[in-house]
Amino acid sequence: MTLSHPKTTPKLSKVRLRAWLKILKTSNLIEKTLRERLRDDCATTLPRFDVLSALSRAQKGMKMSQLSKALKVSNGNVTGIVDRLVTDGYVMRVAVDGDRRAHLVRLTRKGQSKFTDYAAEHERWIDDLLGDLSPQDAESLIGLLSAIADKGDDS
Amino acid sequence: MTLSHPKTTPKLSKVRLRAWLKILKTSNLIEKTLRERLRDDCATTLPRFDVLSALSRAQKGMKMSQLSKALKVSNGNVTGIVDRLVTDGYVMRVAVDGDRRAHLVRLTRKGQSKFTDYAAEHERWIDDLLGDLSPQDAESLIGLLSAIADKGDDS
DNA sequence: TAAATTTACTTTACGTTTAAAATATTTAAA
DNA sequence: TTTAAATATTTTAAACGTAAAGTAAATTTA
Repeated sequence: MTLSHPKTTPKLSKVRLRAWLKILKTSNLIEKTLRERLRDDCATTLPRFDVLSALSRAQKGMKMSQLSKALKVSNGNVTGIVDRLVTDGYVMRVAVDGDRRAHLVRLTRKGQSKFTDYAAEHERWIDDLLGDLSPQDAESLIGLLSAIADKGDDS
Repeated sequence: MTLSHPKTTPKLSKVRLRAWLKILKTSNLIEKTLRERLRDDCATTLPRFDVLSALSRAQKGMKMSQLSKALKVSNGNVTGIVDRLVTDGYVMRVAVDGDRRAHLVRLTRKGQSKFTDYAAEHERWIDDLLGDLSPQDAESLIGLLSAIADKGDDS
């Protein structure tokens, strides 16, 4: 833990750049691991998991635009992901009465069941990946990261 | 500080999950901002920037496989990005004597000049985005993130 | 030397992502 | 009511991204 003296710090902005690169690296490492495990253990992908996850919290289903906003991806992107999930029988599109433009996307029973399995695994993986972080460390980390970006909505 | 006992730990894994989501969110926010600014201010993309950045540190050029390893992306992916950079006149492929399979990818004068501009902007953006983080905070953050992933190579 | 293997790279197939254009429907305005 | 505008979504084009197959050249091995 003995770090170099502040004196030797090359430049003030350099340490921030290093911090950013570390954030990126860590995030990519975890994300990559999750993608691999989803692929190998669950035969699915992260975007699909994210869609199922959002839908699992919405019993009545979600409109495409809601999904798009919740996942912070474009409308067209959601279209493709949902299309494939429909093909695989994990979700269904249900007509909305009173508005023939929109559809509600909802988990099928199969999708619900699958996601339950996935989610349990997912939580284990995270716990595994962040296992070296004490709860206090985790809180500190969250605090520091909050200093960077506080424009978000969900926790 | 007083947390629930290790025995009943509904919360224990939750705080790690929250930490992960925060890392992801922060990383995505910064990355998204960088992509936007590269697009709007520099008419380029992050992958292209990353390739130029790697090449700027290698006067003699880099082989495709070296680029692939340095950027942690697939070989085929590098092929496409370099193809486009060649088309735009930012980089060139130079034959390697003694090995007709390989090529060295090198910045053109135009590419070098462009990247110099980009890099200066990039550093300003990072400093802007992480400006709320004191050097000490940045060091703490790096330390905490190191607890998660320590299999990396660069600092 | 000839065959097998390894290395360097490209190509292909497919999924994900965005921005922008297109389509259809609903709502508001004239 | 007809027109204009807003809304919800899909489609399209282009850039990434991977994995896997293909090609060509270099190296090893028999």
